Order: sequence, then structure tokens, then C-alpha cells
Amino acid sequence: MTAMDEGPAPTLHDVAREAGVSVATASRALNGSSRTVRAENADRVRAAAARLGYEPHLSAQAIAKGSTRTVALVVRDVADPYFSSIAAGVGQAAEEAGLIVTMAVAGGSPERELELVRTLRGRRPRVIIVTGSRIDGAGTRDELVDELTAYRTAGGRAVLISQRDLPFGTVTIDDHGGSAGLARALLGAGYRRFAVFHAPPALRTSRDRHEGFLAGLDGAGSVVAVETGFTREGGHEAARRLVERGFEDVEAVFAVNDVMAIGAMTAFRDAGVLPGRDIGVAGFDDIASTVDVVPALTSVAVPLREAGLSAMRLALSDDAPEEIRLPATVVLRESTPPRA
Amino acid sequence: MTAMDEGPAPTLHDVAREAGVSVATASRALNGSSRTVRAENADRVRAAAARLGYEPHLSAQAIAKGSTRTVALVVRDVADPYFSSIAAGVGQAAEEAGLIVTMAVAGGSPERELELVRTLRGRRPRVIIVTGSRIDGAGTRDELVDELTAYRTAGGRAVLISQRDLPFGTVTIDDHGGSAGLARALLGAGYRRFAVFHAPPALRTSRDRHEGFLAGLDGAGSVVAVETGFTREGGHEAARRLVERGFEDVEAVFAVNDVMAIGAMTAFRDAGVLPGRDIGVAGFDDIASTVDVVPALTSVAVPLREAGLSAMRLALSDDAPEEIRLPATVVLRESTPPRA
DNA sequence: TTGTAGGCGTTATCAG
DNA sequence: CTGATAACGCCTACAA
Repeated sequence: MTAMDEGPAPTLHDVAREAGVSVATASRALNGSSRTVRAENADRVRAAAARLGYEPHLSAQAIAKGSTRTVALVVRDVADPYFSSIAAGVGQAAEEAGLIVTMAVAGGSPERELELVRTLRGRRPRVIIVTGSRIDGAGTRDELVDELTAYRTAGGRAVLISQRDLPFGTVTIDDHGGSAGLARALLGAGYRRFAVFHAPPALRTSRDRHEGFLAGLDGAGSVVAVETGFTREGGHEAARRLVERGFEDVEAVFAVNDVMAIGAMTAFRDAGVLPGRDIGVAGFDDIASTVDVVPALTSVAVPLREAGLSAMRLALSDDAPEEIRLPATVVLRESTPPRA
Repeated sequence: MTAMDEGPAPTLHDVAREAGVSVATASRALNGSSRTVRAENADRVRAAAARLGYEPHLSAQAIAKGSTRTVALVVRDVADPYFSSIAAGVGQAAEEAGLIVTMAVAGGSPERELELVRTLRGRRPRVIIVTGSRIDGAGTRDELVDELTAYRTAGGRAVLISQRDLPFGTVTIDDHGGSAGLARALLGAGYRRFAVFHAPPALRTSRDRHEGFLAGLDGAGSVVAVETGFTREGGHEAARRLVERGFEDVEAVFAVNDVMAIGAMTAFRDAGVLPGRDIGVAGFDDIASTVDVVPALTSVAVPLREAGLSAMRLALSDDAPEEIRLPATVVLRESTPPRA
């Protein structure tokens, strides 16, 4: 194995010299638009580039052209299927538009999210998409608005997914309506007495789903509310608490997301309470695993991938910032069988 | 609402002018290391920056400093929990090192992966980490090596996760050993006749797990091999096929990953074959949902987060590229109860 | 078709 | 401690 040349990455100058042409010609041959360069020279340049392993310095290009071809996506948690589906949609739309998407993870902290948006802004992406439920009252709201406003003022396109009430293009899922629909469906199946496992109401998504459920019930049923975490563990723990406290007064549980519902089912089962027989369970999001748990989980399907696509469409359109509201659809499964 | 100034993003010049100092001073006050600027001026500069909504142009910084503080992570699929755990580990280590990680999704296509590495290289990240099982015989192998070699020659750190046999720093999971351990554990539980649901052998991970399982059996059991996709659907379909064909000669199924195993369990159940009672089922990866399915899934735990951490450690160390091999641990659960 | 030169936003060097 | 000024790698009129 021969010793490789150590050293800095080859530049366009190196390529030009190697090919015996000027940098301008090299630039045109490699990245220029019009084919205004003699075929022979173009070949020499390409050959030289390949020989040297040259790759254009994107930062230099960005700075010279004054624009990039990237879209920045901020998500709360990569591990959450909710976000990966959105990411898939964004990715597809981006590819069609010839853009490259890079993802950054905020990890549920509004401060971190703000910091991310700030530094992302420094990269001058074409588009910034922020996903995830805003925490009401988190001190960072105004700063986030400032940050994104500055970004937009400088010509960037900012879009939010599932964060309402901010003055930007927004894609929302109809959490309220979906939950209301679920409530009606459960009433139709004969359920009357419910528990709702929800996250702290500052979490917008949770609150909307909770309120939507109550609205759908419209007084036609009783509800005990259990506050817990927005996670699988949260659901698990809420179920344990419910069992301990006695659940004679509840026929079905609505957990404001599927992972909570799945955690709850496991906890119920471990406590000897059989989901789907002794107690109904329903979630929200309709993630893939709903059909692989037993009993299959009733949920509210949410067009996540579509949300990603819509967000990109919004970002790329020249119209004024608007709101796209995506419908959510109730999917009844074995975890909430009709009651006699 | 007053009309905002439209226009390009403010630059350091703008800030300097606004603060009444030179660009050099402004630069030092905002991003310079040593505090060699008078307090009063520093304040004026910071105030001006805030007023203007200035954010340093990272590309310009990259070009001027000749280096970035980013690590690029290439994953096959965001939706796969396998990758999100690794990403979490990488993210943690990166944060500790003051680096920012951006993720790009290859979507299972070696060509796309190659193209990604190429353009990522153009961003001059400090580190490039590529995760996911290499496809043997995919034509892109040599090109990928070229690309990463060029990257390293220019001073970059390249690390691979779970792709052996490439001349770079590498973190691997002991797929072979883990599967062998699983085989021995199942033998110990009284199982003798197995089916293995595996992906096409070109997929390295699948092949290693398959072979490891056979090695662990060491002749002490029979095996029928079923080739299928490396996905939940693959497992589902393989199970259907097995049931149709008759499975009198198999007491337990080993699916080479958990999502396959979970898909298989659902298919079995739908066919009236009860996993854990009529047939044992085991997977690999020990993803979170193993404990939320019924029966809980026997699996082989893999230190994914640790893999991400190790990859960063490897990348940041100055030693020659080496290989870190992480052990995998058998976790027996209800899906493979001891046989009488 | 090609080359020269100026500029993009920042940092670093080197005098003041 | 501060301010010119030359890089950094690339693109793009403009001129040849």
C-alpha cells in the first residue's frame, strides 16, 4: 500500500492546473450551467477532478452564489415514528425539488430547539421546517418567532408543522376534530365512561386532543382525566395508577398518543386487566405497531407523510404564509370492541 | 404591523457599521476567541447584532477558518429504531465535543448512499459516519471506499458502523456471536427444530446472524431457512408461507431482526398459530416494542447507543483506524418458553 | 470558447 | 486594543 498524499482537499485551482486550463473554465466544466466549454477541455477537467478526488467546497459555492440547496428540518426526537414519517414526506418532496435535507434533533427542549434554529439560520438553508408541538408558555416562543422572522426577512422560507398560532406557513393535523370523531365512535360502540391519559396541558397537541375528545362526547359520558408523560412510560404509569385507584368507573381509556396507549395496554395486562375485554383502549397517531399489538389498537390515523409533503409545498410556493389543516381519521380495531 | 425590511441577511459589515467599529472588531467581539476587545465596544457590537438579527454566515466562517464543527451521519432509514438509537449515541457524543450533527437518509439504496457521501464531503464536515449493512457485491463498494479515502486524505475522519471489511475505523455489533448465543439458549430451553427467517444473503447483517445461529446450533438441531425481506412485511410474509407449507417440523422461528419477528407473530396469530404456545419466536436487536407485544419477544440486545458513542470516539481519536466490536446479549422472554 | 478580475462574508495577520 | 488588508474557494460579469 503506497503512502497517500496527506494534505488539504484539492481545490478548483488544483483541478484547473492539473487539466491545464483556467479556474473559470474548470468551474464551468464542473458546475457551470451552460455548456459553453469545448468538449475536449471539459473532458480534461472532469478527468483531472476524478484523478484528484475533487469535490466542490459547498460552503464556497454557497458564499459565491449567495444561496444553498438545502432544507433544514428540526424534529423533537428521531426515535419517534411520528417524526420519521414526517421526515420521509419532507425528504420525498425535497428530492423532487432537487434539494437536500438535513435533520437536527431538538430532544424536546424548547431552548435547544431555539438554539438549533439559530445556528441553522447561519447555514442559510432555503427552507427551515420546525416540527413538534409548541409548549405553551415556554419562554422561548417570542424568541423563536424573532428568529424565524429574521430568517424570512432575509428571504428564507419557514414552515411549522403542528405548531399553530405562529405567523408562518403552518401545517396542522386536526387533533381536535380527530379526537372528537373518536369520542363519537366510542359512544357509538356503547362506551360511556372514559379515562383520558393526557400530558400536561401546556403541551398543545395533548391539550387539543383532550379537549377534542370532551367536545366529541358532548356531555354524553363521564371522564376521569389522568395527567402523565407524553411517552410510552407515561402511559404505562398512568395505567398502573388507574388500576391501583380502582377503575370500576371507566370502560375505556383514551391515551392521547399511541405509544402511551401501548404502554398502558402492557401495564393493564401485567395487572391482570385484559385490554379489549376488561377495558377498552384507544390511542392517536395510528403508528405502524398498532396492528402488531394484541389486541390491535384503535387509533386516529394522521397523514404524517402528507404533512411533510404539504410543508414543503408551502415552503416552495410563493403565496403568502397560509395554514394547511390535515384531517385525522378514526380507525376502530379490537382494543375497543362494541359493548353489549 | 409595520412593514419589515425585505432584503439580504445582515452581514458583519452591517453590524460593524451599526456599532461604529471595524469589521475586525465586530468579528472579535462576536466570534473571536480571545477577549481582546474593550468591554464597551463588545457591548455595542452585541447590541447591534441583536438589533439587526445578525447570525454569522457559517459557510463564510467555514471558508475563512478552513474547518467546520459538524459531523455528518448517513443512515439507511430514519424510521428504523435501529438507526435512531445509533443517532442518539452519536448526538450525545457530538454535543459533548461541541459538534453539531446533521443526518442524511440513504433509504436503502447504495447508489443514493454513495451520492450522499459525495455531496456531504463537499460540506467538509469534521467527521462522516456511515451506518447500515453494506450490500455485498453492490457495485458501489469501491467507489465508496474511494470517496471516503479521498475524504480522509484531506484530513477528515470516516467511521463505519456495522460495515466490516472496509479500511476505516469501524464499529460492529457481534451479530455472529449474538445469534450463536441465542441458538444455544434456545437449545437449552428444549428447542430442537428451527426455522430461520432471513434476508437475501448479500445483506451482510442478515447473513452473519443466520450463520451465527447455525454455528451456535452446532449440528444439534434442524433448520429450515426461509428467505424474505429484512422488514416487518418480510417477516409477516415468511410466517404466512411457513404456515401454508405446514410447520410440523419447526418448534421455533428465529427472525434475523425484531420487526421481522413482530410481523411474523402477527401473521402466526392471524393464522391461528399462537406464538409462545404453538411456536416459539425470537428476533434480534431488542427494540423497545419487544416488551409491548404479546407474548413479549425473545431477542438479542444490541448496544446501539453505545455503537454511536464508540463511533464518535473512534472518529475523534488520533490513533490508526481500528475496529471496535460490541457484544450482543441474549434476552429470553415469553415468546420462547422452556419446552417440556 | 477562454481567461482575468472582482466579489461573496468571514477570519487572521500585521501594523498602528 | 483596533483597523486595514490579504486570504479562504468558488462564481460570474467582462473582456479578449
